[in-house]
Amino acid sequence: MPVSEKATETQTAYYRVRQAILAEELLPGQRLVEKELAERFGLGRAAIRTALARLEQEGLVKSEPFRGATVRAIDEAEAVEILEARAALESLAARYAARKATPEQVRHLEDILQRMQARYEAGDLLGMSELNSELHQRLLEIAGHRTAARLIESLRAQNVRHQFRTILVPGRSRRSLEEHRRIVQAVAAHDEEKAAQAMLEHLSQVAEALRQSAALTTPQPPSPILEEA
Amino acid sequence: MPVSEKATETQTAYYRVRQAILAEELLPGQRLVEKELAERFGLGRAAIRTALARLEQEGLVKSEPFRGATVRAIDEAEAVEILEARAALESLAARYAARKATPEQVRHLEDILQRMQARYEAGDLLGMSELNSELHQRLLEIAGHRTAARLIESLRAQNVRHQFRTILVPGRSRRSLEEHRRIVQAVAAHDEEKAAQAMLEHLSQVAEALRQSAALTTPQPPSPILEEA
DNA sequence: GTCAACTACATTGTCAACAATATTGTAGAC
DNA sequence: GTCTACAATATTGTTGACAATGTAGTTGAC
Repeated sequence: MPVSEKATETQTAYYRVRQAILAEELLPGQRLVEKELAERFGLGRAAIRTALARLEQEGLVKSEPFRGATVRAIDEAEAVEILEARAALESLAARYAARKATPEQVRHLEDILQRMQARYEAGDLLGMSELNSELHQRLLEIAGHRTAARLIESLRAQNVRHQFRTILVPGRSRRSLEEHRRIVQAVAAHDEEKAAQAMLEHLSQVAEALRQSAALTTPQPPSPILEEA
Repeated sequence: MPVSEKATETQTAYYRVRQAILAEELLPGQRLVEKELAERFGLGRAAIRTALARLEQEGLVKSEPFRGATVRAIDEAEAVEILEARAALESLAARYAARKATPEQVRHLEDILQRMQARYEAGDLLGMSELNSELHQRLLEIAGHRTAARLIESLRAQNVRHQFRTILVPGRSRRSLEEHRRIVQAVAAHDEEKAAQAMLEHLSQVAEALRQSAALTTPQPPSPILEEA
């Protein structure tokens, strides 16, 4: 039963292109010409092709018949929508995490929280952001709700570009730390309702910060070039 | 600017295969051999291939390298997970619907509800189920939350096979009618919190009915043939 | 100069052949 | 009889060529 180990070209194409989009090497609105990508990654056009189909289904790429694919551009309004959907699903996951967390897992969460506090006191916003992601990721693992996890991961990927804006809002990091503390406390106490509520509150605050950030940085220069169907 | 009107083969392949899965012409666990599907639908293998890739990303198909694709089998536990995720998202959508519904839209909802009542009194469970779907669909349109709508549609498709089980649970149709009435009333009153709560309650009840139904109809014959990674 | 029709080009969509892998069947050793 | 090694087959993965479509540029009429 020689089960295949090495990845097929299509798979690597999917991960490479996806990674390039998430790393912002490929920017929103940018055309994704199959031949170019194939040469860039040293893969066949067919592999790139199916990778683009998958990425379109995932919401990272937009494609029109005979006109090619582009990195999907997500405006502020949609970013808020995505955050709201994430909030609903992560709230569910937090409820599960509160139900199922073992003492060891709780200790791990508290450890992350402590490191977050340290980064905050050091004024290291980027480090905080990383621990933020780690905390959310860990909560998903504890929850063990694979359906929710899959959807959340997809939503997170779509919003990666907007994620960093929020940490710059004045006073946001302090409140963020406090919100995460409430989540962890609720999970540690196995208080499902409180955990769900705390997570909902947290991500609603992030959405609010995003709205503020967008209002500040973007005085709405209406770009009629990129259309959204 | 002759913009393409007729669908490309890949698109039709996607819709045809998807439809066949949803109509249960292709059953869970069944192998999806590219050549067979191509002949069945009169399409090229390439079109089928990318369609399968999209369907895998959507969660309707499971595929392993060099071993082919199958219709993904969803067991009872996962069906409950999917319903929980749907509940979280539709609750969000109901909140939006309550915020944005116009008087005309409210009248339309109430009309559907009345027809549901009529079907209930006539003992027409299938007719009720259709109106059920229509009501949920209409709420999504009123909400205008495209991100949530996309995810919900995907989840609904995955659960289509389990959907019909619940309506057979004794007394379920009566309670379902009542739950829907509460939702519509909250939306009509523009009470966002109440609408969200009512929708959450409703789908939680559906999940509960599903658990009961599964416990009754399936005395757990452990089938070690189909594995879930 | 502006517009329409036409041509040339770039890119995507489709097809058929070939390579790589898994699965099944067969023969032989013990 | 059972197991292993090997051959045969079926299916998927990949490649290259060709067709279909959209886009840009060019020419000509007015």
